[in-house]
Formats: sequence, C-alpha cells, structure tokens
Amino acid sequence: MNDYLQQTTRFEPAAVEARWMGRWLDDHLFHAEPDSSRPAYSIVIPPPNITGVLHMGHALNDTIQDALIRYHRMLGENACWLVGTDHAGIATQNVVEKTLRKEGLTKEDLGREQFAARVWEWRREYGGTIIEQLKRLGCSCDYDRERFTFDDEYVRAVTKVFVALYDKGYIHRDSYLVNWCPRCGTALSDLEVAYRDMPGILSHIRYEVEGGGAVTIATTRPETMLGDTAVAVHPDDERYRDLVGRTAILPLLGRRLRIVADDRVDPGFGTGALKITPAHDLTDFDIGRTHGLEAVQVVGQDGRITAAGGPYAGLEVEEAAARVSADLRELGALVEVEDYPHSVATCHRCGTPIEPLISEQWFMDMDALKRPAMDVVRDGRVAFTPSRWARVYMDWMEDLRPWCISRQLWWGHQLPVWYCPDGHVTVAEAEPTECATCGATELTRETDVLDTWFSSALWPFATFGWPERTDDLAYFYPTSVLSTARDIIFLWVARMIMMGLEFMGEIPFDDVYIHSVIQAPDGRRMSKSLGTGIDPLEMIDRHGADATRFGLLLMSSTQDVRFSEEKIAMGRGFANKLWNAARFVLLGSEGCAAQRDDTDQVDRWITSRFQRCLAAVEAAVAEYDFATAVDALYHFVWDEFCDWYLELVKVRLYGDDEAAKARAAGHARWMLDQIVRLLHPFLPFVTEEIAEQYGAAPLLRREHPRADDALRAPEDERVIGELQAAVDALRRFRAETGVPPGKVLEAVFVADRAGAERPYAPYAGAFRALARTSVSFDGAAPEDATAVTVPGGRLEVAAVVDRAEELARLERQVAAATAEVRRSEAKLGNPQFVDRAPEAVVAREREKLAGYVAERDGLAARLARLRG
RNA sequence: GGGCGAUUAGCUCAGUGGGAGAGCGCCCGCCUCACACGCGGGAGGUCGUUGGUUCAAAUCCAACAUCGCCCA
Repeated sequence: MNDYLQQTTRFEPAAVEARWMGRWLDDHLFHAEPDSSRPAYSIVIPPPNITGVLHMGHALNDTIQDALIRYHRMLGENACWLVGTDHAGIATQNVVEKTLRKEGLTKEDLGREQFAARVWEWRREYGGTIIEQLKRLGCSCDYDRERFTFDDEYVRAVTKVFVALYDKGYIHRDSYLVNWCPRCGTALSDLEVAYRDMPGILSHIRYEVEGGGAVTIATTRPETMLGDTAVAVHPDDERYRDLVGRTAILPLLGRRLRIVADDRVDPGFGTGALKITPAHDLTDFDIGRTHGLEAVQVVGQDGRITAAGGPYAGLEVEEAAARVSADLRELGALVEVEDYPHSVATCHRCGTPIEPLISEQWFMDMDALKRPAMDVVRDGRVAFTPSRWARVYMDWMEDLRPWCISRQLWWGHQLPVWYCPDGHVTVAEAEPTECATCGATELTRETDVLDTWFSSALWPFATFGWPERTDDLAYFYPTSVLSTARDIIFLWVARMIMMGLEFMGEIPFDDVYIHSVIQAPDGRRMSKSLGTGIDPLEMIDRHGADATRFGLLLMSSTQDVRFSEEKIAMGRGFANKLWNAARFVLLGSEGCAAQRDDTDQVDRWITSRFQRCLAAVEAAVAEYDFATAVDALYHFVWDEFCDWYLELVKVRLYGDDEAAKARAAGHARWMLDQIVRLLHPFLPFVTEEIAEQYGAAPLLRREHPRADDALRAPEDERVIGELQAAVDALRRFRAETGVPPGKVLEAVFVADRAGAERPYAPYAGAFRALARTSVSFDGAAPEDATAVTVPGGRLEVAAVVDRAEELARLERQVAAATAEVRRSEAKLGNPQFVDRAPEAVVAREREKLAGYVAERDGLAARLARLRG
C-alpha cells in the first residue's frame, strides 16, 4: 500500500511545487540544444524589466508560453524557451537614483562610472527577482540560456546594429523638436508619451496689430507665448484675410510677430488664429520651418523659463503660466478665460507633463525598414492572433515618424559615436584612435545612450548568438511565436520584425499572439499606483501554481477580462479533483499494469470520449484558444471521467469477475496516464506528482497522447449516452418524489419496441450503483408502479408516491412536452420553413417533433391511468 | 477628432444563422467505502435599445445608448 496516496486526501500544492521545480532544474529538463533530427519549437520571452516583479500580466503571458513550450516538447519537438531580462534604462536608473537619494547622494556625486557600477551592483542583487518568480509559476524556461540585454555579447550586437544602420544612412543626428521629460532629464520617443485627459484653461489673448486692429489667439499654455515668433491663420479664413502679411506685437515682450497663412491651422479651434511657438509645439515647429521662423526656446531642459523669457526667467512652467496670465490681465490683453479639459502629453514612465523642446538628438529613419516589415504581415508570413491586431500594426507602421533613439541617461548602451575637436563624427564598432574625417586623435565619446527598445528589438536573434552565425541561431531562428500584450505591439513586435528582417533577412517569429489584458475585479486597470494590483504570487500561495495557471488560462480570451479569483479557486478544485481521481484509480488497481482494453463497452466509451477531448484541446491550442482547451479538459475529467467513468468502473472493480476487474483496473490506469499527459502542459505540478506515484518518467520526457480515429466509438457513445439519460431520469424521479437517498428502488424495464432493453441489459449493476435502483428486464410491472420515461421505453418503479404530487408532476411534464410539440408543429407548419430551410434541418425538426409527441402521449396516457 | 472592442443568469464570462450555456453564488437532499476543495437534484435570462436582412437572428447589417481601450 502506498501510504502517501492513501493518506493525502487533499492535494497540497506548496511542498509538491517546490520539490518538483527543484528536481526539474537539477535535471536540466528544460534545456534544449540544436538537434537536426527533430523540428525546433522556440519562443523568446518578452524580456521583463530587471526592476520588475511578476504582475498578473506576466503571470498570464508566461503561463501561456509555458503551456505552449511543454505542449510542443511533448509533441516531440525540440522546444526552447529563451529567458532573460531587459536592462530598462530609465526605470533602472530611477530606481538606483532613489536608493542613492536615501544615502543623500545624487548620480552626479558619483560620476558616470561609479554610478554604472552601482547599477550593476543593484542588478546583481535584485535583477533576478522576476526570474525566480517565474520558477514559482512552473515556467519551463531554458534557464541555462538566460540572457540580459546588457551582457557583453549583447552590447556587441547592439553596437554592430547601430554602426550598420548608420553606415546605411538610416541613423542621423538632428536638431529637432523632441518629447522631453524634465523629471527624467531625457528625450523620449513618441511611444513613451502617454496622453492623459486633464482639466485645463483656454486663454484668449489679444495681440495688437501694427497699423491698427488686433488679433485674438487662444492657447492652453499662455507661458509659451514668450516664445512666439508668429501668428498663423488659415488661408481660407475670411475673418483674417486682411491681417495676413501684417505684423502683430507680442504683449509683455513687445516682439514683432509676422502674421502668416498656413493650411495646417484649424480655423475651428479657439478663435481660428494660432500663436506660433516653433520651439515648443510640433505643429508650430513644422509651420515655423515652412515660413522660416525663428525658434525661441523659452522653456529649458530643467522645466524652467530660460533667459529668453525676460522677466519670467527661472520660473517653473506652472508659476510662469500664472504670472503671465496675471500680467496679461492687467494689460487688458487677456480677453477671455474658459475651462477647457484637454489631453496632456505625459511621460509614460513618471507621469510628468512632457515639454516639447528642440534639442540635438539621434534619429532613426523608419521608411526603408518598415516596408518589408509591413509586407510580411500583409501577406501573412507573420500572423497575428486575434487577427484584428494586424491592422493596428499596419496603421501604426503607416504613419511612423523618425524614431528618437538617443537618451540622456547614464544607464544604457552608449552610442558608438566619437567626436573630434572639430566636431567631426566617427561611428565605429571598436573605439577609434583617430577621427575618420580629419585624423585628429583627441576623441570624446558621445555620452547619450540608446533607447532601451532599440536593444530589445534585437532580442529574438541577439540572444541566440548573433552576430556570430551560431548553430543555435540557425536552428532556433525564426522563433515560433511571440506571445505578448497589445501595448507591446509597437514597442517590441514591430521593431523586432523590422530588425529581424534587416539583420537576419528573416522574420523573427511566425505567429504573434496577443493575449487579453487582465483588469482589476472592478473593471479598472490593474496598477500598483491605483492600488488595484493583485499579486500572482499571493494567488500561488493561496491556491497553488497549477490553480493559478488554470484560472489565468480560463480568463484568457480575445477580450479584456476582469480578474476573477473564483476561476483560480476553480483550478484549485480541479487539481484536487484530479488528485483524488488518481488516488482512487491507483489505489484500486495496485499491481495492475496500465493497459488499454477494448473488451468492455464502458472502457471503449471513455476512450472515445477522451479522443474527442484530445481533438478539442489540439484544435484549441492550435488557435491559441487556451480557455477552450482547459475548459474541455476540465469538463472531460470532471463530468465524464470522474462522474461517470469512475463510478461505472467501480461496478467491475468491486465485482466478483476477476478477469473483468483486471481489465477495468488496467484500462483505468491507462486512461489516467493519458489524461495526465494531456493535462501536463497546463497543470504541470499535480500531473507530475500523480505520474510519479506510478513510477512514470518525468512527463516532459513523455509523449503527448496520440489522436487515433480508430478509437472513436460512436455506437458505444450512443448506448452509454442512453444509459446516462436513464440514470438521470431515475435520479430526478428520486429527488422530485423525495425517495430517501439510502433506499434501493425496484424497477422493471418495459420496452417501447422489441430489443429496446438490450443496451441496458448489461448495466443492472450500474443502475444499482448510480441510481440505487434494482432494474429487472423480464418481470411484469408491479401493480401500483410509477413510470419513469427513459430512452427506448420506461422504467416501472415500485415506489410509494403521493398521488396528488405525482399528478401535479405529470401535469407539469405534459404541459412542457405539449409546449414543445406546439412550437415544433408551428415551425413545420410554415411552408416557407419546409421549402427553404436545408433538408437536414427540417429532418431534425421532424425527429424532434416525433420525440415530443411520443413523450407527450406517453405522459398523457399515464396521467389518464393515474386519474383512473 | 479617428479607430477598435464590449453590452447574454445575482457576479465573472463562453457561445457567429436553426433546441439560451459554464463557474461561482442561491435553494433542496446527502459525511454513498477517491474527493465535503465532495456527491445528487433544482430555481434563475423578453441575449443594451430601435429598425432592417432572412423561412429562421444572441449570432448578419444600420442607427442609437452606455462602458472600456488605442491613436492623434
């Protein structure tokens, strides 16, 4: 006797999970090496930020990837899940600066080198947190291959890419209006800007016009008027036609402003006249370039008014806005102020309002790169699931502007760019000894670093050894699928595709799976700052990793979903159910070998039902429909395997026929093993724990169950289906008439037609076990029996039934059947339906009608008899 | 302003043209020799609104309402 099995009536995940993850890792079960005899299946994890901890989105995404990896590994593919982390420039720098502040230090106190050393130290200490958390979830990543976007080899790859793109002319330096975060002290790309609706004020300000008259402009940022160099109106705007070409006078500063006509002005906004501040607004910048306007920078990188702002110099932007407004009001130039909620550009990392300002930055031109990247999605070589995201991708790519790739940070890939004293630029992979232009030897390196997303764009190939043409790269690239959330489509997916095509000449992945976003239970966004986050590790503590995985997969969908702990609790119940089913099978079949057996109809039936489940799971996984896959497994295991098969098996297991008993035991073991193998990718721990109880090899080394049409048994499914219907009818009868649960009923089967008893004949034991009814097939119906309708006839049950209640029960049933008959007759009585609906549909309806009529007539006859 | 998505049982969600489903919750009965994280039975919905297409609409189309997300 296996004491552990015997005694563990509840599945306790905590100890089991820790033990198995330890053993799997010790055995390097997750490691993959190129092997030309097997197909590769590879996934690169979207590298989590080293400052991050596992949140619900990771938990879902990593569960999906793990299920895919385990699933394909068991299908015989050589599965490799490449894992690692992203150095995350701004985020990491912010975190380390914060710890420095606690020591009363700034990064400037340390200097660039010392600061980088501190970041590395921090990374060694805390940067692996999230990787450890993946292990708690059961993730079968190839931890032996862990990569970091700041590994030496990775730096080489990034450098090589930068130089190559520069040499091709795709990368250039320019003085341009960029998104500047005054708090982070760096330029940002368009993607790192988040628009947030905020209350605001629209100020209408009157500018006098030389030679008489005035023009009133409207602005949400009055302080930027200090940088105005023009006023613009729409060329077709009748109101201002006379003003074009004249000169307005900027209040407060007295600067002379040209009044220009430009069709980019929206005549419907405000007064239709636009103040032009080329240094602080993108539209204004463009208009300024067209009309050759001066750009006066009045807000500096520190978020304060510059010297150009005259008396307002040194003020914070907000204070300047207030002072400027007050002064304008005093002058009588502020003609109107109205509430004006509008959306404000903010830093997506820290939330500070973005200050658009002109600065010298490095840009990457996307035009040449985006074309092939759009082609591969358009023609389906890279397929999005759900497919609607392909359009989102295409739309974004269509309007791509040059990508600002330089960041004024101290943590990141420093640009491989050197300047000589004359300002000539030298770009090289290795530190140059002289200027490429003039040969000067005093070179200083560019201090800017690259946008973190520049380096992560190389992740699918740099992690496998690029730029070396490694065996890993040849074998595992392109990867099979990238699984991620939709907010990553632009940040990663698009850029990975562009870079993959440019440097590998091949797509980086065949499929892109965009999983659902899990919201807080109240429908709000899950976020730490809102306090709406739910920690997946807490769920693992409470319910187990298998349960957490199961619940998350059940929540996964093509829509956003609210987090539901109930679904995770459901997973816990499921794991427990499975464990107990396994206990029952294994303890009841000790000494028997797992062996499929087709002798008994019940065994053939469950085998056939399993094949259906298998097919459903395979179809669902192929479509990345994990909720359907786990739902199919759940209902097969619970509703069919446990509720019916195991109950039916007991008849033979506890019976006297030793041969039948052995066959049943062997088949049950075989079935359990099949189930455990099919379930393993989704619930790795409990399945492994079960498999160990019967001495099986680690499930990842075993095969996925094989689909086999020969194992389908429609006739057995039909018969057992009728048996189930008959048992259900008896159970309903018992419950409705209040038969005490312990009481065994006597019943006689009366067939509607010759031979109708045959399917039921072998199942007297099953009726006794499942419905507590002793059924005979040859006796006469007892005198005052009550009939229970079952497929093929009726069971005349000897039971003391309250006559009035029975009458009411029958009347209800007759009414229900009659309603169905009427509905069906009406449908079939409609000539349009009979003529136009497909024949099969009409035939099915006729069958239904016949069934309802028979049911109604039988019930009505019984009712008549009972009434006497 | 442009786009996408959602609206189905008390709650969270499946269901894409022919009999409204699941889990949880609720009600009734059971510690039946795998499991009380269990077993058996049951109640509960005019599928957001209004039109349209069709023999037939939760499902397709249009408009509207409400909510959410993305882009600008």
